Amino acid sequence: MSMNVRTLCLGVLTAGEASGYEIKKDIEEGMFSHFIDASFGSIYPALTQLAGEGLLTVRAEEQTGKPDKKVYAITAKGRAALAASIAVLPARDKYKSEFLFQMLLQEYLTPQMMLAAVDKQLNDLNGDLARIAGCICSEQPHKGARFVADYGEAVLTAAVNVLNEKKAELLRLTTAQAAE
Amino acid sequence: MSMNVRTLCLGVLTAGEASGYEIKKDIEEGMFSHFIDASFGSIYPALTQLAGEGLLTVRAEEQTGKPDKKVYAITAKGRAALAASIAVLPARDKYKSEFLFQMLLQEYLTPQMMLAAVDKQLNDLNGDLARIAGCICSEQPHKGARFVADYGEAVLTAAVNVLNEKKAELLRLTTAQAAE
DNA sequence: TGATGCATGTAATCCGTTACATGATTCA
DNA sequence: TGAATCATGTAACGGATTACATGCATCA
Repeated sequence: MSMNVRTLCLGVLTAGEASGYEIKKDIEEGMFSHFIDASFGSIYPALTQLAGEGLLTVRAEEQTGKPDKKVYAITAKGRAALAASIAVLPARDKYKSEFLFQMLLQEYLTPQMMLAAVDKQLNDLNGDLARIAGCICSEQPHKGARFVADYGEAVLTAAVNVLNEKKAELLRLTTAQAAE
Repeated sequence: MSMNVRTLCLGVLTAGEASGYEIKKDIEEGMFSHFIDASFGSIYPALTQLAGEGLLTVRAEEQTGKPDKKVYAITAKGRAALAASIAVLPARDKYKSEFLFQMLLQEYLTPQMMLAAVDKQLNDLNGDLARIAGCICSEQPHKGARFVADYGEAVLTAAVNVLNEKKAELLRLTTAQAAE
């Protein structure tokens, strides 16, 4: 499966028609957010392309007080293409973490910087958790939303728990060091 | 912090001198493996560049029965550059998962494909866990190895647990459906 | 004899991000 | 008045992957 922006757009549009702008918001705030990224620079060209291939339909919607928008909807052909795209064993998850890189090389970091990094990570994780909780409350058109939410919640919660332990340990060490 | 291949190479080399080939192996099999990726096509040019800037030293090592190798070691200047690189709040973790994408869109997947995907994921996760366990047993030059290993283990274990639950649920449903 | 591991490197290509361009409306 | 939200799009640029090129040793 080539999980590129094309496939992503098709996937988002299975939940209902949307404009490029709304798709971006969906990716940032919705269920997709914690395992995918995409910018306008890739979404808009992808939509134009998909519509040209008949996988999407376009409709211009005039709005008062706001710019017009192009509302895209997935076609039968588009659904078929999506199904074909995901009918393959998924590629291995890709996880990139500057945070863990820093933690591994903590001898090159001051205790303050390390603490700041841990706090930031904790903040990010809690933000993700809140987002998932929010998604699951709102109407979810996807059958798999429960699956993804449970998976995400479990993983993020585990991360928060270890981090809190590590942070406490760190604080004990640094205060002990400061008392010397 | 720009966690590019340059910084990554510097980081790996703090554990001791190594050739490009060995760095790649380290990234694949060592502590770095579960939160970073890099290919030869990016490692070799990066090493040449870093050596040119005086952040690394090179030494050609002749080997019998094997091709010669270029052994790189980090310099004081290199350590300083590394420290400078990581002396910034880390960027948000990036996580891409075709697996979760498929699970979210499970209505476009057959139960068999879904089960296959779950099994593959479970396999990948268990592989990662085994790798972490292996790393921690072998001599670890990094202070932060414990931190990273604990974090990784917690997260991966949580993922395995949810997945096993989900899989059991899935099997119940599919066998019930088959019995109809 | 054919795959796999060791070992290095380059060029083509891809896929995406960032920055730029444009413009109205609303809220502080 | 300045920032933020809504809205679409393009062009430049970057960073890495993939594929290719080379070659010897070992193991099945």
